[in-house]
Amino acid sequence: MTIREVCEKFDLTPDTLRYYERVGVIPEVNRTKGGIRDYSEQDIKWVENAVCMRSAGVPVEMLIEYVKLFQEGDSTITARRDLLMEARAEVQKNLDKYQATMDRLNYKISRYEEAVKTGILRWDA
Amino acid sequence: MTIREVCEKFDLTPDTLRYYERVGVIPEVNRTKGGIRDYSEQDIKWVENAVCMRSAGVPVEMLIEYVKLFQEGDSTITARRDLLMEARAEVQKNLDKYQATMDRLNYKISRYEEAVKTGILRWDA
DNA sequence: TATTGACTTGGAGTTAACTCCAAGGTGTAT
DNA sequence: ATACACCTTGGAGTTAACTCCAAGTCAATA
Repeated sequence: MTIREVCEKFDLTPDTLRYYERVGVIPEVNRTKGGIRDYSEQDIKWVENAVCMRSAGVPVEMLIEYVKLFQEGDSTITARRDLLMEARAEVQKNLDKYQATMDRLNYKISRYEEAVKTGILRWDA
Repeated sequence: MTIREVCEKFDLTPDTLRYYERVGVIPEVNRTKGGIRDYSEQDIKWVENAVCMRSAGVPVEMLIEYVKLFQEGDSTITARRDLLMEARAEVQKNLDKYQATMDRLNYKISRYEEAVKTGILRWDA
């Protein structure tokens, strides 16, 4: 699979994908004899994982650490689990914040819906 | 209430609070005759709102726009509702992504818990 | 084989949201 | 009245995560 195809699949730019590989968010991708990237199924799973984690704000630094540990083999299984648990705690914390903000937005919007009808907004901001 | 007290209440730095005021994330705060900020109850509600919205990734730019509309008075009620709905859609989208990432992390971690016990990680990354 | 469009690299530039700094003013305790 | 901690400003600096660029290579088409 070419870089372009992978980009379309995950809606990212070639620059981002090359950046991920350069810094180690994903392992190095195989090339054709000409030096052009040819993504394997495994490579694509790494990309999918990176995109998912990044979309929840897991820092690039943490993904790099995970890939590094992964490449060191089975002796790092515990370390990898710990890293994932750390990431999960962080994502959960943010999830809670997002939910709290949703609640606040829903409340405010309901007040505004009323105000749009009546022309009166009971003082709140 | 002094800037220090507000900072402690919301766990932010004076620099951040002054930055919020400078760019318009919150309206201008009253000062003592000496020029020192003295936060009112209303000011604190604005800060609380800003902190909540920012914690869910609502952009500073959007909060500035909201404050600006608010200061223009009741004629902007519809515009403010629309802005809030836009923010809500964005927060909901991210909430979904965060939930998807939680699911993935939970799955991966459960695989790792097993692997830590057995020493074997069924191929996945 | 010549053109054309996508690919490569290393490195510089951008953006959002802070974060820090220097120089100076304020205000409470000795 | 003098020290001392805390406040003020304008402006510069930092950080994470891309994003762009120039100069060159590769490969499918006419």
